[in-house]
This record gives sequence, structure tokens and C-alpha cells, in this order.
Amino acid sequence: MTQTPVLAVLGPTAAGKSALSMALAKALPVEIVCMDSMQIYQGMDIGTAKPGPEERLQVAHHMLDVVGPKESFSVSQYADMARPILEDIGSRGKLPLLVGGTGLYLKALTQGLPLGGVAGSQEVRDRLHAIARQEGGPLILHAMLREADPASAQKLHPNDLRRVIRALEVYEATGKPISRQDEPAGESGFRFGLLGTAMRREVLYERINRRVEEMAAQGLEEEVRGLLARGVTRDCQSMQGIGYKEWIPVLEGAAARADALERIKRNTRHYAKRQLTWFKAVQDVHWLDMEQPQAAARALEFAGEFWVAAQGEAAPPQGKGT
RNA sequence: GCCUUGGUAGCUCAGUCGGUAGAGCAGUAGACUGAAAAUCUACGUGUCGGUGGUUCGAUUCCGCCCCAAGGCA
Repeated sequence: MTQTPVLAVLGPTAAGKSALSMALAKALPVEIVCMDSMQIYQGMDIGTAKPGPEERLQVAHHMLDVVGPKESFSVSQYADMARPILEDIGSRGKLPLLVGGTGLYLKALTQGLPLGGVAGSQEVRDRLHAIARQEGGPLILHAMLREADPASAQKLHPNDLRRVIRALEVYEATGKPISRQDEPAGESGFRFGLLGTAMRREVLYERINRRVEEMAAQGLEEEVRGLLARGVTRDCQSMQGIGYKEWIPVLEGAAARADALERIKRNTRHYAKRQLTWFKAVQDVHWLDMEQPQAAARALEFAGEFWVAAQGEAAPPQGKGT
């Protein structure tokens, strides 16, 4: 079977991914698939810099607004939903374009991760968190993990509660250490072309600061207020989004607006840094210097070649496998 | 003009009863397999405002100067 070609635009937040993808859409038969862990939520538009009606009118967008803001969502669900969409777009003779900055989502798609094989269980997590809160709790959990899954324990720092607990959870639910499921599932059925947006750090940070100010001017505070009014609470996954969680203390009268804005800027910078670390480690990314005026042209060149090659591959009468 | 209190890492500050100094934040690097905009790890040399003096030795004590904030005139 031939692999569906998928182009992806990745990079840190505020580095111009959306604009670039719109430019690509003008030249190629592209449909955009969101690869962002917050833009999937309904009602979170300003703070996630979600593509608006104009963009969506020009190009078909998928995977936006697919989850209610009170619901939780996981990488696994993302991959399960996105894969058929990518295939469908490909089968209609178009080029799926993944756009977003969530590295784990990309990895799940490119490498077909087993992801532990079981969904998270709130009960198990609550129970393990209770242990974590005890004196020396993190070390107790880590010792438990060493017992159940020495390989994972070796890789994880005791303070990385999130992962220690997940590893224990998987072991408890499946009887199999998560470390033994770490092998990628193999063939993903897709053939990826990766474009990365890069620029000097100082320039990126300046863009981030400016963007946060713009979001505030567009009514971010109102957006958050509205979500809370609709019953979204601080423990909802959606409220972990940067630009959202920082407003809660303000709305409770416990913090000043200016401080919230500064915190949003700082958290966004930290986030961008983490994204950069993640994407730097991804193989075969075609990086674009977004400060260069010809960045879009070079992206188009790459995307065009990718698209032509993919079609050449699909066209021959006898597909010769690889 | 006088008095007081400050001037130590990019920022906020601690400290050295005289042996050239350390936290938080920022920043940098990294990890990441069903919460990932999450979670976690590592990294701290700077004319201790300037200049004279005392001293074996001063960022620390003393004098003078500069700057800032407050007070008195």
C-alpha cells in the first residue's frame, strides 16, 4: 500500500506557523490539520491564537474545536482522530498539512507510539497522588516503580511524578511495564515532510511579548471569564493552557492584571523554549529562517518538491512497496 | 544646604563580628510514549558605587566623592 504524504509545519509558538501554512495553501492543494493540544478545545480562540473564520474560509481546517472545554483529551485520542482525517484528505488527492507545536502529538503520528496501551484512570491517579503527598512520597512511589518496572524507574527522576505515576498506572492496569511497550509500532502508513520555523531567540521572545499584549487587547480576559461562567473549572485540562490559568487569580481578585500578563509572557517564553528543545531533537526537519523574507518561498519550494515526489510515487501502475 | 537610609549577578535582595560572596526570579542547556500550553532535571565570578586611608589582607572598618529614595530646612 502506498503511504499517504503528510506535510507538517512545526516550531515554537509565535514563530509564524499559521501564516506560513496559509501561504502554502495558496500554492498547493492543501487541507490543514491542527496539531495543537489547546486549539482542539471549543471556546478557546483568542488565547490559543486559533485560526479564525477568514482562514477557515480560505482553507479547510480539521481538528479545531473537537473537544468541549470541560472535557479531557489525550495524545492517544488525538492520534486516533487525526489519522483517519489525514488518510481521507490524501485519498481525495489533496495534501494534508499538519500545523502546530505539540511535539508529542507529532511523535504519536510519525512513530505510532503504543502509549502504554491503557487510558489514564482518575482513581489510580488520585490514589497515587495521595501517596505522593506523604512525607517522602515521591521516593516511595519511585521505589514502587523500581519494584514493578526497573527500566522505567531508572529513566525517571523521582520528582517527575507525572511520569512515575503513569508508569505505575500502566503496570497496574496491564501487568506489563510501560518500558516494555516503548518500541514504536512501526509503519505509520504516512510519509512525512517536516518544515520547521526558526528565528533568533530574542526576536521570538519579542514576538511572544507583543502577541500576549494583542491577545489582551482582543479580550482574552473576557474569554476566560466566559469559560468559567460556563462551568469550566481550574482543574479542567483546558485551564492548563497558558493565558488561561494565569487569569484565575485575577478574576478572584488575588492578582493584578499587569502581573498576570507578565506571567503569561514568561510562561509562553518557557513553553517556546521547551518546544525548541523538543523539535531540535526531531530528525529530518527542514528548518526555515523566518527572519529571511524568502522563508515562505523556500518553504514552498520544499513543499512543492515533496508533493510532486509523493504524486510520482502514487502514480506508477505497479506500486513497488517502498 | 543639613540629616537618615540605601548603592552586592540582567532584576529583587541576603551576607561577610576584616581572609574577594549566595538565594529567588530572569536566562541557558536538557529530558519527554494515553494530562504534553503539562511534568521534570541541570547550570550562579560579580570592578560587592568611586576613590583615598588603616591593615599582612578591605566588598566588610574610617574619610571624602558620586548616585537614588525619604526627612528637615
